[in-house]
Amino acid sequence: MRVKDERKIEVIYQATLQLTQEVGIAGITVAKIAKKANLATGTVYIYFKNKEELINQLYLHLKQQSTQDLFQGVDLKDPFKVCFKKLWINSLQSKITHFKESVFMEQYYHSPYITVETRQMASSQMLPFLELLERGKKELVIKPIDNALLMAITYGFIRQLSYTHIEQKLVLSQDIIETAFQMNWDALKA
Amino acid sequence: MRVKDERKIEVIYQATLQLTQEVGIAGITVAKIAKKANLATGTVYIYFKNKEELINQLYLHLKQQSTQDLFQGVDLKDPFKVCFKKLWINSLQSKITHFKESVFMEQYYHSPYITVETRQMASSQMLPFLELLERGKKELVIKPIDNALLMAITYGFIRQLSYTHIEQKLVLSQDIIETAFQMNWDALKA
Amino acid sequence: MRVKDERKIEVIYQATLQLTQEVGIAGITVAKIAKKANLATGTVYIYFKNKEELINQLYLHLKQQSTQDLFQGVDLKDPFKVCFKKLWINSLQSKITHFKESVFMEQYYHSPYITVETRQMASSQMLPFLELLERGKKELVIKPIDNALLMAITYGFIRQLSYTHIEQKLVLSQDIIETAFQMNWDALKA
Amino acid sequence: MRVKDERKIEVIYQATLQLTQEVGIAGITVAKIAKKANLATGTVYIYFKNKEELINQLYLHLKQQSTQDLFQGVDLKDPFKVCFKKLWINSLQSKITHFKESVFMEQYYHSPYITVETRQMASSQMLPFLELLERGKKELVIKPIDNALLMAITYGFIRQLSYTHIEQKLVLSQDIIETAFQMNWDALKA
DNA sequence: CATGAATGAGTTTTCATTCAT
DNA sequence: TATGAATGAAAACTCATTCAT
Repeated sequence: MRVKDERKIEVIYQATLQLTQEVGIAGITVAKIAKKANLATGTVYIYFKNKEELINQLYLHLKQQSTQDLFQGVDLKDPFKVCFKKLWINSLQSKITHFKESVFMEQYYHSPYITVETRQMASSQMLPFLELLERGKKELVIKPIDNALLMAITYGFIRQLSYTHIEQKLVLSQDIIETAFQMNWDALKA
Repeated sequence: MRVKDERKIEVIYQATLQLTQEVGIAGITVAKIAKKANLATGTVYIYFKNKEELINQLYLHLKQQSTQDLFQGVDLKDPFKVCFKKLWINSLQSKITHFKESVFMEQYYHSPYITVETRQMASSQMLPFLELLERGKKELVIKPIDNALLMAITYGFIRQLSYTHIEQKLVLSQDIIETAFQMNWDALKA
Repeated sequence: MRVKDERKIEVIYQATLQLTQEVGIAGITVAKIAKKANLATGTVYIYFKNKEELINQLYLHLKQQSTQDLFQGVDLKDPFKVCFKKLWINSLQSKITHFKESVFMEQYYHSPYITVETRQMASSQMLPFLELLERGKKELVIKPIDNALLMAITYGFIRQLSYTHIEQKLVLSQDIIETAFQMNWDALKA
Repeated sequence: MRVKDERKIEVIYQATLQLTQEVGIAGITVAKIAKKANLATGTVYIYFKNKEELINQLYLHLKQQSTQDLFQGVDLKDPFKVCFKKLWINSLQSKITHFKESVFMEQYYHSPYITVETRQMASSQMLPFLELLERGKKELVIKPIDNALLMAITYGFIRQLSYTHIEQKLVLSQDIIETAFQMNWDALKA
């Protein structure tokens, strides 16, 4: 696997994501990926040792990307609510503009491809966010309850919002986003 | 002759669910299902025309079951909050006691097996719940906003709670459940 | 395999013949035979050790039957042409009234079921007919040529006539049969 | 890359024909075909969508071939008997040199693979021959009887001759062929 | 005997992976 | 590198045969 044409990797990734959204991880085959990527099957194997590696590589790539998206423009020195809102909006934004990617990551999470390492890695990326929540509790702006609960309502809401938006059951205008955030905040605030 | 044992269908369903939780819909094979169900592969084909039908039947079965669970013991003549809380608890309870089932239903939703009909059927089952939300708005107890938002935070939270509980990141004691419901209510209340 | 109900054997035979005509020997399965015979699959195995034996048994049965049909009412002391014509008509009659049977026997002949013994047995049943031809040659009524040729035109014609009749491309009225026989006779006569 | 070798189709066809002669259409499996063709099973599926299609394609291919053989070197402006004899000899020749093919076509005709379309196609290919017979009747050289009868004795004889020859019950020398044709002619001539 | 559910070997078909070009 | 034909192991599915009732 020599990396000559970086763009081909991207093309393969995109094809895999697209396909996953269409037929689920259960439905993807290397042949289909290659076809959608306008490549020969063999070419995929120049860039990835095998299907498993392609899937794992893609997951890692996406996870990094999404974590980066999440903390984009966030200054942890800002007041808690400012930080939190920024993260909240980033997360929603990211989940929507990279919906295919989100779907893939979720499916990966319940597929035969996931390994113990990936699972741990994934949860470790939430650490900065958890620390922020601790600070919020210390500053008495949010309810003094288990992070797991705070995370659950927040992440669960954002995730669901992105699906609702994609399935066109709701258009996420600036107003609606504000309202949504307010709901989330009402749930958390002390 | 051996009488056709309808319990076998249940055994096959359970094996499929178990397997889906372990390796995802992507990882299940008829051979594995049969093995886990302590049956010969051929036997599966006595009860289901093919793998696709097995998966679809199972989804339909689970969806019905879960809708039934949801409205169990709910009296729509009760005050709004009583109804809502009952539904909320039922939903969480059901998602946890039937976690395998929930995972399967989600995976099915993004698999090559889903059809347009199933998709429609699934969303139609939410209707009574949507009507309840309308009533809540009319009675001025919840925020006068789009049902999609109200649903998103509620369903998203419950879903996430069940995962958090299953992954043992949180034990859902009676107290915690009360706290969680309060959070959800804070998000919705007028 | 105890033979209790002789009629069941006949029912199984008929089902097999019918099925062979419909889908060919390649298409028959024990389940299909049983279904057409209005029996359970297992019942077939009470009367026949296995599928192979059923097929072979049936062939033997039919071959005997058809040989009997062929020589029905033939008196070898009659003049050659009388004998020959009687045999000719018998053969055609038999092939038509037992068309399913004929199809089966032909298919059997080119199937994985046939054995060396059956093959020999089949050709040995033609002996009396061959002897008659020899007599015809001795009496100078037919051409003094190889029996194989005489048989080929005669059997080939009769076989083809039966197909033509069954496929409704020709109605074998008494007149037509006379004409046909005359053609055959013209081919053979000295 | 390896270039798609259209000769492989021919190899697969030959293997299928050989196999059909050995065990009948009922006995062929894709694995056996592949083995005889010195290919992996999967390779067969590169050239044919499935077993059924392979069988049907082969039939179509053979039917075309045999029709071509039949009319090879025939000039319909020649006198009737010249034309007819040429066709007769072509047909016999073709049936013998392509005996495997003939056996396959017959078996196909009584197999689960045949479709209404193929059946119609097959009978339509006989049209030119039927027209010739009409001409023969108009020219008063053959008996003024139903084409079906004329066809039956002719085709039936040729078919049977080929079997007799293949089963080594008769060597078709030039002399014998002449004699045989004469028999056929005696049957038809006015 | 009769039944048809159950079995598992065998068949068809798919698909990850290799390899000749 | 890039290709896609070729491979064969594994998956889906069928069916002859057995067996509990």
